[in-house]
Amino acid sequence: MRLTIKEIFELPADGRSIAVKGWVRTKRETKAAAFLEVNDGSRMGNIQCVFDEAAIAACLPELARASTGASVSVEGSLVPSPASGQKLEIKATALSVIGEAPSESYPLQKKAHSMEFLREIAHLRPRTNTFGAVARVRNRMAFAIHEFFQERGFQYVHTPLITASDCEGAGAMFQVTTLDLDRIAKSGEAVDYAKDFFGKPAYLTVSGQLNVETYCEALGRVYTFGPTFRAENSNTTRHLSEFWMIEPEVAFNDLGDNMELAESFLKRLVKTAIEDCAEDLAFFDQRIEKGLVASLQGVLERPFSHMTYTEAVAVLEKNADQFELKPYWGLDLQSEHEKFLCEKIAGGPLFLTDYPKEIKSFYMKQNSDGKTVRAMDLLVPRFGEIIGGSEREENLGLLQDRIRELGLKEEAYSWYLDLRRFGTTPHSGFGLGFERLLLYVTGMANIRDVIPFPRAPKLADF
RNA sequence: UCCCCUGUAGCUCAGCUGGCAGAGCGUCUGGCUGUUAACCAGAAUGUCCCUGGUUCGAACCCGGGCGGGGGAGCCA
Repeated sequence: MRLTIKEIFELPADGRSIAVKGWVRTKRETKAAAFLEVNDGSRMGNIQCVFDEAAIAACLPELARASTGASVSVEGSLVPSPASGQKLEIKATALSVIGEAPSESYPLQKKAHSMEFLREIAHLRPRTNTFGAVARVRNRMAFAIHEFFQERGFQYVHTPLITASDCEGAGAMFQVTTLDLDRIAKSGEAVDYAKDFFGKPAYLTVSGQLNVETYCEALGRVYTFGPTFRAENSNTTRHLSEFWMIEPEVAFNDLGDNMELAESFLKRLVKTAIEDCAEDLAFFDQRIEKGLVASLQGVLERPFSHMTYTEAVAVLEKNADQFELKPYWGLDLQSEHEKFLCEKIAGGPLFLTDYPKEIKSFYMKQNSDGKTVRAMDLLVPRFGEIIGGSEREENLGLLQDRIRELGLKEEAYSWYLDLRRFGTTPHSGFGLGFERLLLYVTGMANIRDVIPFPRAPKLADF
């Protein structure tokens, strides 16, 4: 198989004959030499193919067709580069254009394009430096997630994407049906879900957590990593309708263990990005978010801060004049509060714990104060909450009470309650939005730019 | 869902009080002894988002629609 540009850069520049295939990023021509920069996606950097006067003469018609975006094959010899900017280059002897990209119609030219414009050409944007780098980092992070858990004896569990229960009683869900909606609408009949595919209403999952807890209570250390769906009408730079989520769940872990796991997990991912995606991160640091690498390095250097919700509210109340919405105990913290706490007070990642039970999910373990639950959110500078988790309520009676208090249907949770009826254990877990991790690691500003084909309200193109 | 901003050349934008449509980048042509966000010179390029209205006259003002962006809420 042919070598990638990444592999070529690991070879000695000893004049060996070499062939490269990829897409033209830019071409510079003078009378005496032409420079064709080719990229094949294997790394950030291009390989420079140099045509001397003889080569220009030999390749003239092809050189003219090799415009930005064209796919090409270049043959030549691998030599040290006399100019700075690259350690080696290809002294080209032959060029063939495989597929033209006419400059009058090819949307990507050798200039900076806005993220908004690139979103409109999602099928071509991976050919840009930025989106190529995002794709490589995304790939490396996905793999690192599995590495981290597998090294620690976690089992990867595949939870269902289609569910007949509204798992957390939270979040609008996408309905899945094979009923003929047009026909039903025209007939005016009531919908009979007994006739639907599953014999009852079914939805796309908003979380694999409740399902993965069942395997946690059997295998001990488990995690999910898969797509998740939210039909919320959210139009922000931090939300997607379809996103990927990582949800570890560990039997016998308390909230402290849970935070330790989350901290070492996040640090490991950041470390891997710094070490294995150095070229891509350098690009993000230079072009997307100044100081990115230094701030990521800072994350590795010290322990994350901790604060209870009650302590946090006290701090916020002292600074109440800085906020649009005045903080008080019981308030679900706003973005402005979360950013203030981790940016101004903690100066880095911050765990907030022990939230009022009213603003958290029913399954979280209740504290003895009767007011708070063993919840934790990890807040990070730049966008606030990146991880949400908790110790789960393992006491059957307390969990049933909570379900009734919230007016949820106990029958719907019978299998979940069985986990507390039979061999219950303390256990804890959390959820990390994969795309939010990528925002954090790449410095990209909009979550729609860290997933290949974003899904959001009124957005399902490509 | 709410609030704000925005739609003009391929892209990013300027366009004053309503009076002949502009710049930078890209593209093209020419020049240049190795360039690398190349450089120098020249050229081409418009449904001013759509629709209705006001006006002698609308890119500009008003109504409606559609698209894009940011913030908030919901959360991961």
